[in-house]
Amino acid sequence: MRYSREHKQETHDRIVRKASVRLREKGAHGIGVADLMKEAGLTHGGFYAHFDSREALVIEAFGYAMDRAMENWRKQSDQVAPEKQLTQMVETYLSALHRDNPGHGCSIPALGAEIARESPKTRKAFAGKLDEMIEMITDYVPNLPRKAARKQAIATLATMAGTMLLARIAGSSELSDEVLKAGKDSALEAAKREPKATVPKKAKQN
Amino acid sequence: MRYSREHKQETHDRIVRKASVRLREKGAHGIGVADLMKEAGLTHGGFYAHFDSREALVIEAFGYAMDRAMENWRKQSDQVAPEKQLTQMVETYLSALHRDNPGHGCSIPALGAEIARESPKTRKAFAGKLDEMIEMITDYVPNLPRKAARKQAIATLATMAGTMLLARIAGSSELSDEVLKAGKDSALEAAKREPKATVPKKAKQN
DNA sequence: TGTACATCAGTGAACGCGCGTTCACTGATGTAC
DNA sequence: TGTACATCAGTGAACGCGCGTTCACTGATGTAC
Repeated sequence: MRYSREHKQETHDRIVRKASVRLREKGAHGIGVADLMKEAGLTHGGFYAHFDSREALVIEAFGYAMDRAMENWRKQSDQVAPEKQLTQMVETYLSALHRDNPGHGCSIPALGAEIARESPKTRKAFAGKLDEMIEMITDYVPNLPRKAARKQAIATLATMAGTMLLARIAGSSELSDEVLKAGKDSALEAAKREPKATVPKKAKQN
Repeated sequence: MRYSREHKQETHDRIVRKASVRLREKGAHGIGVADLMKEAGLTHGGFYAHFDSREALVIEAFGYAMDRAMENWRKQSDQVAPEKQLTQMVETYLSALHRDNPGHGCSIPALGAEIARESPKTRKAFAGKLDEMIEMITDYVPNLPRKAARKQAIATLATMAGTMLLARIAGSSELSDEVLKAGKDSALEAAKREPKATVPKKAKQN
């Protein structure tokens, strides 16, 4: 072979890595094969030595993006006390830094709507990663049995993703900061509540 | 003129109306000028008698979509008691019906991410409608001074939009129903809470 | 009221362009002897 | 160890296609007389 054994894999990974950033920045249809290859320092012709189609790259790239994002949050949350992990995650997710850097952030507010409209294959791949992410957040919900924790994890993720979406629609204006703050406080407060289970002090709900 | 006085306006409105549905279904870039005109029973050539550009139609269509959605929710919420309006809105928004009919639903989960990436002009038009929507929901938040009500309105909208986004990623699977239920319960519970103000019984929070 | 003309919403062919994809080719390296 | 050959990642021109947009034209209707 022309290049050393691992060379192709490295190139492949580099394309995926760069694409995962640009696709989150520009949208699932916002950037073409030629430009994506240029990002990786290549010409467009070589693309099909690595991927069956553009769609195949999109699937790989957003999967990679979700994995990196999850890894990142894990890193942030694993260094605080267990009962603070969820709030740590909310703080990290709903930051101005995340809002202003979609290319390195969560794929859900950036690509979710577009990918939900893609082929069943693409959508299902996304749905699988979504479930992984829910599971990850579930691990961070303190003091609740699994089922209730998962429910809370879903609600927290929905609030975070929705807040990020609204904040980006608002740009980086006053409204955007207001949205970010309102969403963060709400998610944190919800995280403090204990929906219908365990835990001693002052329960009583409804 | 060739047609009666209101004819052009009627045609214009019909294009906008049909486009607002198809764009929510297929995405801001998911359908072309020719197909949009065909939807309205016309050929593509006449498009520029009505709009300066495709983007101009997108702006009008999503503005129309937001207006109709707000009108719709108002209709639903205005016929229940004031203190139940917010929960009524949450129920309507987070229904399987809404999830499965993006073409007649809220533009935020359907088009938000794409429009946030468009030209500043388009994004700002969207941001304006977003603010209108927040104001509308604020009117439905019971028992709170304006500022706190607005904060809660934003959080509720974020949770609703995020939940809808996740539910659509999940398709119409078991996971999707689970997401819808978790988001709905969370939004309803948050609506029941009274964040740091007024209202008599059992306050006490941090 | 009737007739000639002007208007302009709508038609459909054509445009330029960028896209995803294909393909013949290249040339550095791995492999066979 | 050295040499001839095979491989195949990457190149760049070319393809077909669909898109947004333009334009010369049409013909039903409003308007002027």
